[in-house]
Order: sequence, then C-alpha cells, then structure tokens
Amino acid sequence: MRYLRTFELIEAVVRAGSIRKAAEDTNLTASALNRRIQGFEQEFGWPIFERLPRGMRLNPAGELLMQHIRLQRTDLARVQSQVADLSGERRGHISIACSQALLPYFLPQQIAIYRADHPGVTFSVNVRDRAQAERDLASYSSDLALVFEPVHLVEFDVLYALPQRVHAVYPTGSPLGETPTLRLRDCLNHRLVLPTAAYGVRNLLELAATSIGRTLTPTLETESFDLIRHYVTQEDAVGFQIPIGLKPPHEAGFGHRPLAERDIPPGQLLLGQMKGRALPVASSKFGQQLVAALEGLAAR
Amino acid sequence: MRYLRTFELIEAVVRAGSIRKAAEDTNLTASALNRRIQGFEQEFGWPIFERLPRGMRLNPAGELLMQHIRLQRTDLARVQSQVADLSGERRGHISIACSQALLPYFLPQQIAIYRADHPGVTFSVNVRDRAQAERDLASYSSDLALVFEPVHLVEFDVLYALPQRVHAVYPTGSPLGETPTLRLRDCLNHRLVLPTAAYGVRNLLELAATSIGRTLTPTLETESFDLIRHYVTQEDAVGFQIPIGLKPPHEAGFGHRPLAERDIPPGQLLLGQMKGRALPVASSKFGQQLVAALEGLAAR
DNA sequence: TACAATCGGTGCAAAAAATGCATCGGTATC
DNA sequence: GATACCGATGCATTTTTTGCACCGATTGTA
Repeated sequence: MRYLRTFELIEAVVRAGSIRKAAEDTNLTASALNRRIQGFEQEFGWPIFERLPRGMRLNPAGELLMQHIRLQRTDLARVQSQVADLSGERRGHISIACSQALLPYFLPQQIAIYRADHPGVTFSVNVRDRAQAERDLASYSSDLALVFEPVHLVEFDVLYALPQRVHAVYPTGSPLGETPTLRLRDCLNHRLVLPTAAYGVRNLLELAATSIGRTLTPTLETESFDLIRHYVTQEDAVGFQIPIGLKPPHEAGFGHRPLAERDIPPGQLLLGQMKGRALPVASSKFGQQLVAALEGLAAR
Repeated sequence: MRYLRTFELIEAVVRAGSIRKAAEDTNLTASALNRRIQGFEQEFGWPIFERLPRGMRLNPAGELLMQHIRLQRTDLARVQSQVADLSGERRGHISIACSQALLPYFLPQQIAIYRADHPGVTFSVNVRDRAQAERDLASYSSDLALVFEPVHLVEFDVLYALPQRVHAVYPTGSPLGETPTLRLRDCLNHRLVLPTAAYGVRNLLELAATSIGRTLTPTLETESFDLIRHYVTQEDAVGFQIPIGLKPPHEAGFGHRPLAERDIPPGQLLLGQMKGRALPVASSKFGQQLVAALEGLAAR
C-alpha cells in the first residue's frame, strides 16, 4: 500500500539502526529517506528518533508510534481478510503463539482439519513461554495464543479454558505406575527431570512441593519437553507434562498418569486473544474450531 | 497528516455522495479526486464504492474499510495525545456522548473542574439517546458515554454504574408531595408529561405501568427534559426525571421526589467506553475523574 | 595526532506523481 | 428530446519526491 510507505520506511530505519543502512534495504538514497523521516516528524509534531553519532534510535514518542503502526497494519489486514471473505475468497493467514505441549499432536491435527476446508489459509506457529505469548498478542505478532497457566492475564481475552492435570512421566514398569493413586511425595524420591522456571508445569510443581515442605532438585532441567519425555526412559527418572502433549500410555512407549489432585491442582490451558481485538476472519474461525476441539477434550 | 489524505478524500466522497460534490468540498478537481479513489481501490484490491447513476455509495467492502479508517484516525489521536502527555504538554480533546440529564449540572461542573487543572484540554459534548450513544462509541466519534439505561451493552466497557431512582416532578404544593411515599398509581391520575420512547426513563415507566395493569397516556410527549420540567408548573402535571439532572427541591422551583422502589426499580446511569479501546490520555483521566465524582454521589 | 569510516543533514537538478482542463459516454428528470 | 448530473480519461502543467554531490560532526585506529 502506497500510503503506508512512510511507515514501512520508519520500520526499516528502526530495524537497520541507521538511515544509510535502511536506505540500502529499501532501495532509496539516504538523503531521500532522511527527508521522509524529517517530513514525517514535522507532520507528526514531534521527533520520533534520537540522533546518535552512530545512527538512529526510537525515542519514547517513536515507541508509541510503533504501536500505532503495528495496530494499523494488522487492522488493515483484518479488513482485507474480511473483504476477501465476503467476496467468498476464503484466504488469509493465521498466527498462533503456543506452548510446546501443543506441538506434537493437538495443533498439527487441528491445522490439518482447518486446512482441509480452507486450503487457501496459511499458518505460522511460534513456540512461546507463558509471558512471551502474551507479549506476542499485545504487539499483534500473533492472533491467538494457546498456553498453559499464563502469567498476567491483563490484555488477554480468554476464549476457552481447559483444565489440565499435571501428569508424571516415567519408564514403563516403574513402581510409580503401580500405586492406586500417584502422590507427589513418591515422585520426589526419584530422579527429577523438570522444565525450566518459565513453564507453567514447573510453577505448579514448585508450589506443590513447597506446600508439603519439600524442594525440587532436578537432575536435568530443560526447555525441551521432548527431552524430558525421552530422558526418563534413559535413567529411570520421572518427568512432568500435561496430557494434551502425550499419547495414551499404551501407545506412548513410556508410562504416564495424573498426580493426585490433592497434591497438585489442575492447571489451565488457555486459548486467548488480545483483549478487545477484532481478529481477521480466518483467525476468528480457527479460534472457534479450537474452542470446539477443546470442549471435546474436556468432555472426555 | 499528509499520508492520511486519501482517507480524508474517501470520507469526503462518502459524505458528499458524489465525486463532483466532494471535489468542491476538498478543493480538488473531480478528475483528480476520481483518480485517487480509483488508485486506492486498485491498491486495496477491491472496489469500495458502488457507482450509481447519481453518484457513489460505499459497498460492503467500503463499509469495512470505513471502520478501519475511523479506528486508524482515533488511534493516531491517542498516540499523539500520549506523546503530548510525555512531553508534559497536557493537551488533548475529550468527546462525550451523554444523556440530557447530565447537561444542566453534572457535566458542566465536572468539565470546569477538569479544565481548571488542564486548561489546554478541549471538550465536545453530544446529546445522544441510549442507542445512539453506543453507536457513537463504536464509530469512535465519542471517547466516553454517560447514559441512563443503555440498550445493548455489547461493545461497551462499563467504567462505573450509578443507580438512579426515577423521580416524579410536580408543581410546588402538589398533593404528590404530601404522601409518606410516592406511589406510581398516584402519579398516573395526573396529567403526564413524558419523554419519548428513546429514553430510559420512559422505558422504566412503561414496564412499571404495564406490571400494574395500567397504560401511559401522556398529555405531552417530548424529547426535551427541560420542557418536561418547565411544563409541569404550567398545568399541574407530573413529569419524570432522574435526580442527577435536578437541583434539590428547595432550590429547583418545583417539587420532586423518588417513586417507591417497589413500583419502579432504580435504573442505572452508566459511564462507559468502547470495549477494549485504549483511550487518549486526557479522556482516560477525565473518565477517572467522573468515576470518582459518581462514587461521591453514590455515597451520599 | 592524523586519518579513515561512519553518521545525519542540505542545495540543486532530474524524475515521478498528482492535479487541472477539456471532453466523452451514460442515465435519470421533466 | 432537452437538460443536468454523473464518473471516466487523454494530455499539459504543477507539485512532490528522489538522486547526486557535498558539508560538518563523531568515533575508532594507526
């Protein structure tokens, strides 16, 4: 869009850090670019860049403006998506920020289902921890977030909340699979493989451990849920995950079962979007599909 | 803003209904304007106007685009207001859609208080009935709405709700002022001066009358609350208002008192904004002041 | 201390875009 | 059938944007 050109140029300068570098990226002369920036600042009423000896950096006013630019761009995309929709075109792009647990089974399946009906729609899936996912929504870099136990919940409209009990993951044949119910204290006597503090499962575990006067001393701490699953079979350790990321035990190649609810309360897997934002048609419909799918899981 | 020029022109065409008329309004030639519209449609990817023999009208895509244009404009205003604020300038403009009852005392007082601290801030106050006020918020033509008993409440974030009992207004010395409590049935035996159906007071009265098997047959029906107040003293009639628009009886020059709550439940005076919208700094602060003022009224 | 490498900013001419004018074809209105 | 609008378009003109050459300032380095 021609009339958005100035915004594109501003973004290029922000990215490149200097007018001259940005000029190369945008196939313009430094002088032309320089004058567009100056012209915009004049119209806008305030400078939006700090002039440093080594280049340009956004000042606070510029940061505020960048929010506007991002909103502007995504809202235009929304309108175009809606217009395409009323022309019967069914195209669009959906971007999702999600926890790792959704990657192995849930999301691939849901995306395939959606694309079967709407082959013109493309997806981007970004793995984000709980805090980052929310930032992604706020900066309009994701349309939807599907995360376990998010932190802030301001600026977050919850579309659906699915309770998820924390499951212990252990090698087939482990004594942990034998007891009538699985208690946290039994797990703590094994070697522990835990996700890092950024993750909701770890958070719930820490709280639960503290409340029974224990501390968590993991043998292995990792950001990869895959590694957790695979490691427990290597060294007779116990890991923790939420069931949406796990096959049923008889297919999984390792054992897993929920911890007793009195030890550790279920967390919530939340599907949400940025508060008050009108999503593009495709994202909104996919959101509805996810809600239906999550309702199905809850009913089971 | 230069880069918004195309949007201004589109809006001018929408308002004028034809390119040629819009061209006069915008000091352009019809041909130049025509080509800008065509150019935009080309970039946008779809036509946004229907070409009729007598002029131009927005098509559905155009309607969607107009939403974007309005959001874009007000969000830019918000950014500029925030930038002005961080430059310590304390300027801005606040637009309010409100019920008539707020005009005589409440709003003038609140605006004066605010402007005493922030003389650079200007106001626009638009009298709107309950449905229109909400449309104003949705189209970004007002920042805040202060209305009695709004209709939809979708797209509406309630900042504060003040219960308001319906008061009967009657001439000084009327027998209505004598009874221990004021019953609706007593009022209905007098000549009635009522607001039109668009107003919340009328709505509450209709419901209450129906529930005691009576109907309302007004002598005078009007959209002017002022007229209601002044007419009751002319012909020994009874009118109805909410107290926020009334002086205390001993100063008012006429009598008024609340109707019994068992006859007619209190309505709500709602202060709100459009759902999820980030208001400009000035509007947001004025909103906070109004909340505080309304809390003060509720405590009395 | 001298020098090269950056940086943003500016005067001026060339290139590109927007505009105005004249005019066309079409459609309601009377 | 005359008139009055309407949007669209070719072409000359005006306005805006861009590129080129160059300035002064700052930083890092030999």
